[in-house]
Amino acid sequence: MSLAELESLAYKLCNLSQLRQLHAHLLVKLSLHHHTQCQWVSLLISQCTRLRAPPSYTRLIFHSMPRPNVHVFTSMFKYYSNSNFNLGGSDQVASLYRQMQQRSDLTIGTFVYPVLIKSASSAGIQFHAHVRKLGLASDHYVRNAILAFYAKYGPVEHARYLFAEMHDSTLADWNNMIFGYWKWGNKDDACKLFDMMPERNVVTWTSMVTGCARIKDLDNARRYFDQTPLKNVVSWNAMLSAYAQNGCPEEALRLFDDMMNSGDQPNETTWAIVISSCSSCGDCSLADSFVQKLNQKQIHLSYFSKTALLDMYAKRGSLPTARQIFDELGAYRNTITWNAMISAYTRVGDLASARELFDKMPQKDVVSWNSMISGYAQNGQSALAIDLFKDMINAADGLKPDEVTMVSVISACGHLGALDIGNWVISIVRKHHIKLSVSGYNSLIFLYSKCGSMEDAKMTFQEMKTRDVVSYNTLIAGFAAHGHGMEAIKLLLKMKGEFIEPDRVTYIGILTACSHAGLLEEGWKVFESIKAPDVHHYACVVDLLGRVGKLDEAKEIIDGMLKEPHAGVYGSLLNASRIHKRIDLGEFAASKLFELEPHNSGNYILLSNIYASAGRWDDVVRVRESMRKIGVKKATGWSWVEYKGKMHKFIVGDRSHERSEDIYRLLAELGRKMRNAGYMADKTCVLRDVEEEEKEEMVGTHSEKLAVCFALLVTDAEAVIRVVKNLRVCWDCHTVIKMISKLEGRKIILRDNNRFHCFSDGVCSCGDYW
DNA sequence: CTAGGGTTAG
Repeated sequence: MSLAELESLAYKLCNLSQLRQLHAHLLVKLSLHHHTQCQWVSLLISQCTRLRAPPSYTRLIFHSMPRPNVHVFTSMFKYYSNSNFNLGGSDQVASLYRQMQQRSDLTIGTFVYPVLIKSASSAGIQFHAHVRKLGLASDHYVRNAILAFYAKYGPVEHARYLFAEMHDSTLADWNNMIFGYWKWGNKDDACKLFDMMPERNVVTWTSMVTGCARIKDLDNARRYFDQTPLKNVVSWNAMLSAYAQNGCPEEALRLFDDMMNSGDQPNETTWAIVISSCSSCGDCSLADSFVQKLNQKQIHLSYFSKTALLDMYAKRGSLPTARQIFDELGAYRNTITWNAMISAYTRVGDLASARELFDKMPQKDVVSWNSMISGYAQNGQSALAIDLFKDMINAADGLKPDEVTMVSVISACGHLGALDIGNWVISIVRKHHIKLSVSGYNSLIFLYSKCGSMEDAKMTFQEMKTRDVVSYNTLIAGFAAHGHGMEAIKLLLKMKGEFIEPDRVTYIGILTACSHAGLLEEGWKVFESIKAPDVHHYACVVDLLGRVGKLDEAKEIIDGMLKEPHAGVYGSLLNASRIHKRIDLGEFAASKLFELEPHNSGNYILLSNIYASAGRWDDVVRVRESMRKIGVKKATGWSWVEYKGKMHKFIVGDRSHERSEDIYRLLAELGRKMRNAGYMADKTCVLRDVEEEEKEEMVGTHSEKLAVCFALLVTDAEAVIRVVKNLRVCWDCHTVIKMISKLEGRKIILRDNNRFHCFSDGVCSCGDYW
């Protein structure tokens, strides 16, 4: 068989098993001339590149040659530079080059260097000095490869010097310069160069399209695309991805239709973009019809677009299908495939399966860590998210966290109220010079707000050059939790002044802030200005009216609602009924709530508290009885404090904490002190013994007392005690902590799931709350 | 022989 015959045969192969057959067939005949053998093996390796064969197989072919010539080496370099597998590329390329150098029978021609430079540069290996020493730097192709290296990996200034020195630059050099300027955010120079170019080709135009897309300038991207003479599939793909990556998947799909009518044939890249656009549109049927069409036309998707397909099934919740694709990919899986599967699991909350894959995967990149960390963070496992982040920092593979990591970890710290850990995380942001974007700053605002440092939250907000609606919403929610109503309203005015449109979350924050601050009129005005209030806004306004005692007005609002009220609305009314001792409305709200959420213990407790405050003890017993009958268990309350970078969690009845003995001793001592000081004004306001609480089935009620006692034991007198509780703080505990703050002269900040309580000298900042 | 497009995480 001649080489030409073999070539035409090889390029007809369309999958790996056909390649294997050909390989086996050739092995039989490998008794030929060494030169012919080399030609054959090079051909096979370039087929590996084309068919994206896994590295193990490609290396097998390479090693089947005893003394490969320069062409065989070169095809291996090409394989490495075109492959998307995680190959540990640097080691491979470097060792191949070393092997070549050691072979005295080889003459390394100049043509090897451009491809060598390209394949090594993705691993950060520079050949600039080396090829200069060899006297090759003046070769057009070598020179271009070096220019491309600096354009891609920076510093782009080096590319600029090289380019300026050239007196015979080629179109490829110009194109690389344009690419480099866009890549490093230098729009002006890119455009300047484009305008003065002696000639342009489709590559030039496509670079401009992609450059504009990078800065989200879709109009100009489209303009360059439309002006492109002689478009090809890459031009179309560039424009498609411009839409897809800037949140316009519908537009991408529209353009895809144009493409189908244009006569240009889509390729793998096109399918990947289109499939991912379908999944971001959330249009399952569209995606299904695509898959069907592909099957009809017998188009074989490569591992690359199969990852997009996997993700699409995962996003619509078809996890078994996604997993099937993942399993079928076998040796074709790369890091991105693994990452996609991991986030598929975290999305549905299956953290165990996600973690199993995470631990098993052969190579992790930043996205792998980020997927797992954010998976924990978004499924309420903040502590695990932080632990995994620590593992990431200490891991041997030396991966640097990026902004995405930081956003997840910082917000996890916020959820926990872990300010010390949060500050440590911020120090890492500085150490690695991680540039924060709007969402990075938003996460900082969230952290500070959740940790009670409103000054820092405000300062961060003011430092931001651009803010989005989330920035405002986060700070507003912070003010709301602290009861700073006017500050929240000022922010609403400010955001309107900056032409940022408030959304439903904004209004929930504002109404909550007004309600906590007792700003009835202001809140009511805001509520009336909401164009289409939803149930949450109604719940807020019922709370607003209810807290100031306008319960009948609140009831009227409920009766006038167009939509069916949800539990939150009645919950607000029930809580207000408790504050203002309105048994009639309390019973009404409770009856609705018992229908809507029969297993929410909070409603029963609130109702029984209403009866208790009216001295109707028979009814208290009746409510407790019905709880027992229905099988409603009081939700477990827990509290935690941060101490020396660790979270210390407390649940009443659990004595596993190492300082438990001391904590309970201090608790008893404080109880005695209070009784002696005569703080027994109310009989519900007793610092009860734990055993007694357990008997009364009050387990979990006062975990915050344990946390406060622990902090009293371990911190010095000046330190502010910060405690977080997962549920709402109950009334007698609130009173007790007020007393502790007076007796011990300590400042205590208690955050519950509703708001902040800042205790100092026997007074709480939310004085109007109870 | 170069140069432009692709899947995953907040």
